[in-house]
Amino acid sequence: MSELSARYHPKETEKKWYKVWESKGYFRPRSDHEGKKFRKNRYVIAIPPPNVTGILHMGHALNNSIQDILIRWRRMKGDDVLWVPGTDHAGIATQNVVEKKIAKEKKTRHELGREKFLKQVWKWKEEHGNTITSQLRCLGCSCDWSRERFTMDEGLSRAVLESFIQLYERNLIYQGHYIIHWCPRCETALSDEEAAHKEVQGALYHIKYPIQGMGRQAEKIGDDHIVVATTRPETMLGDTAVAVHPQDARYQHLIGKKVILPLMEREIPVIQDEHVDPEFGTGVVKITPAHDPNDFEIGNRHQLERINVMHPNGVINENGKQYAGMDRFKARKKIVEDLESQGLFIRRDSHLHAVGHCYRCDSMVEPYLSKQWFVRMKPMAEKALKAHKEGKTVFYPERWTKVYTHWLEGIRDWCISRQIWWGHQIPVWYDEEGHIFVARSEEEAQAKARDKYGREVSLKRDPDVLDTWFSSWLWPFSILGWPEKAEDLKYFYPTSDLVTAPEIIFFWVARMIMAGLEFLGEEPFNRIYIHGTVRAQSGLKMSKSLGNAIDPLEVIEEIGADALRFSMIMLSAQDVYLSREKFEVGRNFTNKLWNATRFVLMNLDDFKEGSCQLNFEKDRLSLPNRWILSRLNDVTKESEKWLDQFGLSQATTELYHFVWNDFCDWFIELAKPTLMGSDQEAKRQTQKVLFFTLERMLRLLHPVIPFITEEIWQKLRQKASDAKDWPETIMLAAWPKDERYQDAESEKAFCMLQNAVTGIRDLRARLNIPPSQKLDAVIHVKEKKQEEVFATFKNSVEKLSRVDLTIDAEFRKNKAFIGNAFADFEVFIRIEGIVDPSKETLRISKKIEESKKWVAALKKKLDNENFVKNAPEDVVEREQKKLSDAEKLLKSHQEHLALFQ
RNA sequence: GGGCGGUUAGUUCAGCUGGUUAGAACGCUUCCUUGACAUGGAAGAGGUCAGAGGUUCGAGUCCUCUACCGCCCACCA
Repeated sequence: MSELSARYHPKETEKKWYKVWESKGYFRPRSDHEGKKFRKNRYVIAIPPPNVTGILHMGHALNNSIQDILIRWRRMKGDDVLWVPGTDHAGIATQNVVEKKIAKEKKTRHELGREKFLKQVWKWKEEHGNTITSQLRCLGCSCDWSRERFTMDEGLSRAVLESFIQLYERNLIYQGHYIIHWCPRCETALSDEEAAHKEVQGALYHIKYPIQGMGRQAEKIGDDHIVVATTRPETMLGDTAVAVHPQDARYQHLIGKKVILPLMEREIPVIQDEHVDPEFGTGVVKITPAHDPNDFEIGNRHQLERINVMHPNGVINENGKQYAGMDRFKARKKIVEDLESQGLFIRRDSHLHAVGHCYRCDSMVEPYLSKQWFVRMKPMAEKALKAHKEGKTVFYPERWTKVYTHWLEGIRDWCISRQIWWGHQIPVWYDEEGHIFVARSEEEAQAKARDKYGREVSLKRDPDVLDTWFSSWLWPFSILGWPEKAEDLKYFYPTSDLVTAPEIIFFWVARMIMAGLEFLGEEPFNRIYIHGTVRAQSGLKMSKSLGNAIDPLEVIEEIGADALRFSMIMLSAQDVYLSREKFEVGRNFTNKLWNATRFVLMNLDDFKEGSCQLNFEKDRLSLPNRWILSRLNDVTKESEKWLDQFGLSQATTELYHFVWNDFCDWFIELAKPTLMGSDQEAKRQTQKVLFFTLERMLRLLHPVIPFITEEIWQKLRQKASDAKDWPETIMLAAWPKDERYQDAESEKAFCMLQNAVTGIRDLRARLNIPPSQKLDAVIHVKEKKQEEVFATFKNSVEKLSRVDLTIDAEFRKNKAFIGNAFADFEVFIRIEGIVDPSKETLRISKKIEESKKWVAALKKKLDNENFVKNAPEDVVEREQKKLSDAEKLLKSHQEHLALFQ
């Protein structure tokens, strides 16, 4: 007996099925089982790997639900699908975690030494690094775990090494001394993308710089000083000039003169440079080439000295003389105080500006002069732009295209070296003279050095590691075995779709495309679906630190992954604003589906003909059966149409309404009397259709709610007469096709049925007649031939609205009846002796008013010659039909009113 | 400073290429413990589609401007 329990228990069910799926190898591509022969129908998701320190948040949950839906859908369509899961090593984040851990034992990584420290990190990774992947399993993600990868594993490390060397050999990697973003807390360089700009309420400090030798003779401005404005006074310790605009009349006389740098008591020149904006501040800029990117450029143009005044940890160094040893913010305060006491401080204006923050620890980033490795991006960006122009990379929705191309057009070189230990160490060795040897191994470097000098040389490896993104940008092909000529690579590259969040466009999307083009000559994926951002109801981004996060695992624990996925997808037409209540949709829906199935199974006890095949003779089916099959056909077509263009939310909404409104509210309700009736033939037919429709429905829903559909589908499978033809799992059942079961006539007739029932129920409710009281009802059709149509569902109406029904084209209205009018017919109930109808007068009068307005509007439209002339024929026809319907309706209403007067 | 998105029922949102009396979910009102489901069923109330112009026979849907909200990008110190 395959009856379902009264309640659905997601927890056990979900665990059970995930285990089965994984152990039976359903997550692996078909070609693993059947040989590589499906190349035409591959579908590969280029999933961005989550960071190994991460835990699943709602953003992940949405992202991965979408990917799983697409993968499951394509798998059912028969495609050879592959979804390779994995994690990246998250260099800075992971190192921070482990450093914090050893700090508890009062140790630093430097005390431990590189090797021991890295051992600790690996240990941490083994113990904690699988949190996020196990969470993806809870979500139901059908990734191929046998192919799971990690950016630091052997193969991917080889890919990183190889890509570095290839780029170096193509002159696309260079070492340089530039101003980069520096995080003083993590003590490492960051790329531009890793320094997140945030608006900060800062200040503009106005400071006097005394003019050398001008004394009181100054004629034009100030007397003995000029005023500079700066947001970072502490950097003045490293000033090596003061600049004005060449055409600025106020300062002409000062150009070429010298000023005394306060506190440091150094003489520095006044120079002229186009870059200075005379409108801003005082029109005078202090130039600190070692601590500001603009100043660095200006310094280059004027051959200025670069004075670094800061240690890597943000503490002032010996160049800052009396301020050495002070933290950058303390020094700022002290410097302002000292200037004040010397009478050189003028004022502090509050000033709103954007300042970079470390995306890992949120510290204020320092523009810092240092020697780093860079990737020359322009040549690669040009290739990417070309591929885009050729239509090889398409964004959904389209508007993100501009974000992408703008970034590529204004691209800047990528700083890839990091002064940390956890990551891929840069494959570069130096000899004593500082010459560079780029090599795949120490031996190779030694050999190169030997060639150069003709003798053994001692080499030192560059201690820095590469940016984590330098390994993730290779993901779409490194996971497939590149740089080896692996079978997977040949077969699965390029992948099909990339699904990601908007903030990842620069970090990844663009870089992956560039890497794909650079190393394989082919873009790594063609379609890029950018989904919405998950936010808390307040509109803020969900984050743990803000305390407004909803933990997806808690939700799964409570209502199941299916309910979570369903709710989220339904809401995800654009940005998703979440609150706990929003998950009720999914919970209620899974419950509804469960109970509908219970009903079906309960009524299949003696039934042996359940089949997933469409073997109905259309003309012999009853109206409700014809109708539900037609609707099923509609919804099959619609959901496919939406899925094709990443409209998961629309597809899910379609299915929701089909299941709830069409199948449960109408079809099941109509099936009840038939199933309990004595007509065995009709009963069997309805059982067949119930079974068939439910089975198809489950398949359509499976990508969104994989667990419950599998559970139910297996129960149906036990009941099926053709079970031997069913696959072992719904995961491998075929995605339903358009079976051309559409039937406009049935849909129209069914609509009349619904109107008739609703019309009677409405009268009942308004007149306070209890649903249990049986009534006499009459349907007055306007044309004799319609009697036949209504006869086909007379019984249904009687059952659903508890009436004895007569269908009568010649019905004569009278005071014993009260009715509701529709365009094609009217429905009446006998109220004689039951209620006093007088209060209906008002309502009907209102309806008459509405109808009149509507008729007038339509008449006006149709009287307009231009409309008739310009509008398409079918539109005009439709409007004419509407007018005639409206007129009929008006007439009916008027007649109804007349009954009471 | 540049770019993008939003403004539709009490609330959260759909509404594709302009053409059914603008839809749904939640909430609300009334009724219903009817053997699938109260995480339910039935009926109902509720909107001058942010504002102003324009294009059109016809605009929530296209164009312009305005207002407010939000996001992303940015080396004016």
